[in-house]
Amino acid sequence: MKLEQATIKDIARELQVSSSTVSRALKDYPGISDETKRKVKEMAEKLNYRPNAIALSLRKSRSFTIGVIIPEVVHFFFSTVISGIEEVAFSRGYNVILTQTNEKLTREKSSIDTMLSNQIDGFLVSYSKETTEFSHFSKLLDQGYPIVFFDRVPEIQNAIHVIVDDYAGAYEATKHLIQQGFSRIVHLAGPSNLKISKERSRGYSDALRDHGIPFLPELLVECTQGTDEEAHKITTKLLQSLSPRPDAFFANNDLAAVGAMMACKAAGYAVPNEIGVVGFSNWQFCSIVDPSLSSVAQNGFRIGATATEILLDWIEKKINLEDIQTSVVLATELLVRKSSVRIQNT
Amino acid sequence: MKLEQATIKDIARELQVSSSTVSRALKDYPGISDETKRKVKEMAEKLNYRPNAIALSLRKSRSFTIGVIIPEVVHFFFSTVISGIEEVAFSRGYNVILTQTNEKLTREKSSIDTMLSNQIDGFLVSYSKETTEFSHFSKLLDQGYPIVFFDRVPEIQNAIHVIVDDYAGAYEATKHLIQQGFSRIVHLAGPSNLKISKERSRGYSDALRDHGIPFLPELLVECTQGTDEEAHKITTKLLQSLSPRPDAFFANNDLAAVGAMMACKAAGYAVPNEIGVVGFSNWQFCSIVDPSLSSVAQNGFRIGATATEILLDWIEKKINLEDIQTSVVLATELLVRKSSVRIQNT
DNA sequence: ATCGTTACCGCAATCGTGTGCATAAATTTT
DNA sequence: AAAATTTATGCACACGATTGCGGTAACGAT
Repeated sequence: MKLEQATIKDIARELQVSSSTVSRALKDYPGISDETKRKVKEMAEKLNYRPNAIALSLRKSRSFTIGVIIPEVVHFFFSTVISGIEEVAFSRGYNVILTQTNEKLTREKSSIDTMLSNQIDGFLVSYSKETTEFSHFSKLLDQGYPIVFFDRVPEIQNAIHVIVDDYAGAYEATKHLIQQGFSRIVHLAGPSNLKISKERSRGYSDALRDHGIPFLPELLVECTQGTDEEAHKITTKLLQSLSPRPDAFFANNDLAAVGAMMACKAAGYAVPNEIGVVGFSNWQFCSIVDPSLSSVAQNGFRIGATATEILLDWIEKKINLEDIQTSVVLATELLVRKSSVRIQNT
Repeated sequence: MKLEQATIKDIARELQVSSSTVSRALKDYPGISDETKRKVKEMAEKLNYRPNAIALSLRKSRSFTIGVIIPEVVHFFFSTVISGIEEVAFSRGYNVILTQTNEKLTREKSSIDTMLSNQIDGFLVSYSKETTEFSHFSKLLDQGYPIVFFDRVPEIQNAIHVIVDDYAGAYEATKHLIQQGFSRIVHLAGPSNLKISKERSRGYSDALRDHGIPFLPELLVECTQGTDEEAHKITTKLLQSLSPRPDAFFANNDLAAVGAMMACKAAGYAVPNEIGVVGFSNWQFCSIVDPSLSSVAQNGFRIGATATEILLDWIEKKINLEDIQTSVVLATELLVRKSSVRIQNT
């Protein structure tokens, strides 16, 4: 069935030379005559020779492959990160092997196992929501295994990670709402066990404080799921129960923001004139919802690309571990669209 | 730095037995005493032994890895497919190595090369828009290399592929619009060199014909980009130039549908009461735009899962090539939301 | 005492490639 | 012409795991 791939030995047999000569000729080693090199290369071409990367991996104990572990692929942010990873890995001659954990810890661990078996050169990880204990990572780090975390990063000593400035992003978003004249601003927060959620909440409350608006606990609501339905329900309830009613929503993610926006519209409020809304992540759909959704952009592509650059530098020992700053924080950018900008009444 | 992984030899040395004995003991071969097996397994545990998949691949010329080649990762449909692929591959003990071509032919070819070097067991491919000639695939197929195509499938003899029933989906969508009382239905078509676009256009025109509505060439407009901006422009122009104006839009993809919808709203028409809109693909945002967008769902997860099942069966020789139907067509489902259902006037 | 049987286990080759060392031939130096 | 050096190539082993074949000891049977 499957046609055998030509090997170095085949070339050697064909040309009546040793396989070591072939190996060296192909790599333009000194000490091989030009004549031989030419012949070898011709024959390699003719037999459609392709070096066996597996054999090479075995020999060098290097696979030129990096493992990516993420919660889920079908997610605008993560797929963007993957794209950045893939781009850099490809350009530097590495393969990417990918697994999604579906937010399961067991899956995370078994993925690590199979990847280790496959002698991958390093990991890029955003861990699952179930992961609360990080010994399976720290064990590897102690062995000197390169791991770069992104987005969701563990609180391990010296764990290298790439994140965005969630605090600043949330601060800017909140400040923007305040400057638009909103003052009873609800924050639909993410699960409080994730560091990113905490940072965003902190940015929210600091912005309030810095602008002389008191922080009210009843305006900070945790959305554990982060779906639009959940946000819709919560928002509807808040609009009824709070008095005076909230006049703006800053959500931990865009889906929740849309849910909140829908709920506001359903309750008869005009967005943005009566209620302002800002999301977080700048998902694709931000510009096509009505009104278009202001959001804090986190450049997933850059996160992936940066994390990969660091990982590969580490793998190739281009950098000393001591010289790496453990935390790379990328800037966020507030993209102001219609959902948060009050239309001037003339 | 990186701690050496324990090998079979390490266990052998520690226990003063040969490595063959260790290998056999670990696999519960007959002819090894229970005592030895116990000791070997204990030592393996103690040394944290992990089989070297690379060495195994070399020995067996099998890598238990499949290669996935897609145009781009950041795309709702494709990321869903990846998810399906990953799920099945994982459950059957295979790794997934991923590359995106960014719609470039050269990238497609070089990805194939590096994957071949890595001795992957088979390919899952959706080819790039630049690819018009398929010899780099057919060459591999001739060598008996397993390749399963999905979504975008080439017209090669005997190429196995998994697609959705674009024709039926488009037919149903058009029929639905007709049944809602729309009759001047515009089709915003995709690039005509892709088979999927052609199929969808065919479904559109056949549905018209079967319901006694004449097919008008001016109502079939090709959107080469498929973006919302492009659709917005085209729609705006059509609304002005055509008389009587179109009363419905069936788009080749959801983004274009949203663009059309926006344009209708901007021109002062009510969706769905004055103008109906239906998209194709059922992207995530369909349910959160306003009004929610009716769309033809193509189950990306199932496409990925099915394609992977077929590929792995093929690889494992569970099926004969002759027994595989070259074309697996999955059903589409029209999801009716608000954008296409006229609200009854009481 | 010899043979046959069984139970355990080791030797050595293999997968494809890379590389230190040895070797032979060709060339230059003395 | 002999010695020294350069040039070109091959041998053998390593990477880690698997496996056909053969070996050895113990035991029982004759």
